[in-house]
Amino acid sequence: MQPRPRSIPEATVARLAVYLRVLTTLADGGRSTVSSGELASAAGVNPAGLRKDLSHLGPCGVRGVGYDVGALRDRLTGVLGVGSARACVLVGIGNLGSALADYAGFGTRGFEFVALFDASPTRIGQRIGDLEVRALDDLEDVVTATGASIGVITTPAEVAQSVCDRLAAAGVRSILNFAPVPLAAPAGVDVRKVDLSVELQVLAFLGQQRVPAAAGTASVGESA
Amino acid sequence: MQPRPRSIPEATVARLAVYLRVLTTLADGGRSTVSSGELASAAGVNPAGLRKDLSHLGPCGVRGVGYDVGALRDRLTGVLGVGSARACVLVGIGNLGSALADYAGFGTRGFEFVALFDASPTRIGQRIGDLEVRALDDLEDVVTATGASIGVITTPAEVAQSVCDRLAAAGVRSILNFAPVPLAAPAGVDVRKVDLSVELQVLAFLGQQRVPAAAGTASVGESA
DNA sequence: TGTTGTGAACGTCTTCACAGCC
DNA sequence: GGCTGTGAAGACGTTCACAACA
Repeated sequence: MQPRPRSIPEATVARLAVYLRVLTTLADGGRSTVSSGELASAAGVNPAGLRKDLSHLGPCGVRGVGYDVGALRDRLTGVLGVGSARACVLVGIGNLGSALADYAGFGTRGFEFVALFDASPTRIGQRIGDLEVRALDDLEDVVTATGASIGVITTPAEVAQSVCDRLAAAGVRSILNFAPVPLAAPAGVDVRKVDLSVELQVLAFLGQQRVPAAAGTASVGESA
Repeated sequence: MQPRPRSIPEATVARLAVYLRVLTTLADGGRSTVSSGELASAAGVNPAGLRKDLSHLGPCGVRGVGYDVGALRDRLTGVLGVGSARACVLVGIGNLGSALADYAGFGTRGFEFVALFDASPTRIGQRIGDLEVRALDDLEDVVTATGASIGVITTPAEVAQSVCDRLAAAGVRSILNFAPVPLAAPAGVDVRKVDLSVELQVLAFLGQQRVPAAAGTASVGESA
């Protein structure tokens, strides 16, 4: 039993995933130990923040020495649940959906797409990687049959809420939404949003905000 | 030496972009005014938070009435700089890069891809939308010629830092990085990261964290 | 000595409650 | 009366400084 399965902050979970990626690389390179400073540098974060993040898992390092690369990797793998592959379904096989279906980064991290759906007859039947695009009508049956717990929505905005409702009703617990609309889901279903246009707009705004300052005082900042 | 030149919090900027999207839809529907409550509901945020966000732009509503849809839309358009189209270049034309190059959401929001680059001879010369994929060697020349200020990186992780260096040296001020590595950039260059595997992992973790609680007390929460 | 783990200070974002104005 | 604008309070996340320990 864990002493405290107390909730790990969301921001910390995101960084743990990054640490895991770095540790995997280090382990593949034959490295056996790392210090928080080196690991933090490779992950692009503050060393003290990294140690605080890891402290949520209980002690995992050796004072005066550092962290055991393999042990810490395994610990993070367990906590993040990367060990057991989780079944995902993807709805909306446009350009972005196709790209995600093929994205190598998912398969190696405990996720497996088990079905792709689209409403358009021209898309249905297409093969992407190992999978064939299925009709949206089959969504409920397939989710039930595969026990998929994660859904990814890359449909046009107009139908995203409807797809979300159907996924939730079929038993999906977590939804990653790429459609540019806020989705409402029943309690017990998590929705996470990725809005690519917003990312670009924020970036552009921050950039333009810096330009006027360049005339007088040079702002010496850091980026990571 | 302004005590506060005009620093709008980053989180606020991200939401302003969402408000703008909702307002555009409302305006297209012929709507003339909205209350903060209704606008917040459509954007998936708290009404008080929305008012505070807008307060960074100075007064933009009428007490007792609400906000003028068209006027607020134009105000946000100006602040976010959507009016003047900004030139972007995209490096790495794999599945994700191709999808982004074709993504309709960007063109309508003040961004225009002016060039696509890839290192692979099989990709060079391909047409995506109106653009032809160019050799990575041309990057500096094209950035200079077009005055592009924004770069998007969708290359493999191994070459992302090198591409970042070249973009920065060529004059790009803002970089959106989809490669799963933290990038170091010189002062004055903003880097923003989108990590799709991390998004999925966070989502999956939050979902699995909720499962044990489902046995006893049902957690009644909201998702947006 | 060198590095982890952590309490405390700091800054940021969010939420609340209400004053101010139409 | 209704709704905006905003100071104050609270929650959250980050950073610092140092004690604990191999």
